[in-house]
Amino acid sequence: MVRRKSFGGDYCPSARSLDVIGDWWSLLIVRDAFDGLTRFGEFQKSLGIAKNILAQRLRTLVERGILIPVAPADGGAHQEYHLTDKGRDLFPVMVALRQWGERYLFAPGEVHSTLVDRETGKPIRLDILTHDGKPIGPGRAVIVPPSETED
Amino acid sequence: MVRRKSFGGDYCPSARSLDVIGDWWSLLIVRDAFDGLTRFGEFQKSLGIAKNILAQRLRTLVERGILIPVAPADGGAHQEYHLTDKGRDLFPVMVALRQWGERYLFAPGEVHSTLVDRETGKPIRLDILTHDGKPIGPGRAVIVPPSETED
DNA sequence: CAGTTTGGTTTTATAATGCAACCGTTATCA
DNA sequence: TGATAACGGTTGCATTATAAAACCAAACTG
Repeated sequence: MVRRKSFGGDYCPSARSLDVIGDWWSLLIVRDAFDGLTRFGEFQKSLGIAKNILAQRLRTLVERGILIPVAPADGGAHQEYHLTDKGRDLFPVMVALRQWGERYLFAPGEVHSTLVDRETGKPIRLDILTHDGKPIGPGRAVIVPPSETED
Repeated sequence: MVRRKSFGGDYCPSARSLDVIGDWWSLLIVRDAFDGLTRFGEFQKSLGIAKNILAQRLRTLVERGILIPVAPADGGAHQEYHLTDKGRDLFPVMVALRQWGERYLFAPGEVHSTLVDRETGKPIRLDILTHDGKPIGPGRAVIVPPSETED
């Protein structure tokens, strides 16, 4: 492929995010990590990913501060991979992907896993809000280039 | 690569979503479409993508119902690519990616584009809420398999 | 009507992926 | 305790996806 393009230098945060976690496997590994998986073999079995690819992905996810390798609590010798805060903060991305998928990628009546509030058992929502908390539609959002924001 | 794995049959909505828009370019094309770009050349210039790849991605995005080819309003002969409702509903995904990127992928003080409310000019938020609208942290969410939900 | 822009397709190279085989270390168990 | 299986990878190879560039037809421009 003569080296895949990188968006690391782009001024758009979405582009940089995709540069970091935008490949086929990384977000699924993160999803499984949210689901409580920690070990190489668990990820491998859950995803059906080739082991060399998994090893490489885990390595880069660790490099990028999304996972952290830790020694297991039970004193075992194997390695565990845990989400960092940075990794946990990918949660909204996962929820957004999930909601879109639920809506458009499943036949009516087809079953799928669901994300629920642990305490009430009710489904979770993801809302786009104005700065003062009012719901907002996509039409009202505008991307403004950095020159106009002076962040 | 001996054919990339597909998650189209997975019961997890996130996985299916990634199967549809999880490649390197699709979401960036969608981002540009949100930004008002409609023509082949506009996408090509904005993204710096190879033209063959762009053509292929536009084709699959159309196939998958995220973009729709329309004749331009000014009667020109060229093709325009517009977001469908399905495509517009990817908005939360983009916002989520953007917020994560803003937080973790920019140096303090480094400028980036911003997503603002067109009417007030203030930044937009994305919140995870319980079913009755209370903010919630990632820790309280649980993924439950389809067998337990009977959706 | 000649030249340029637009919107692609084709060709070619190289890198990313998947698969299977292999290997050292760690649990399991008779 | 010794054998054996499972775990956590690494290595090599076949194949595909991607990028870059050349090419090309149709539409626009002067």
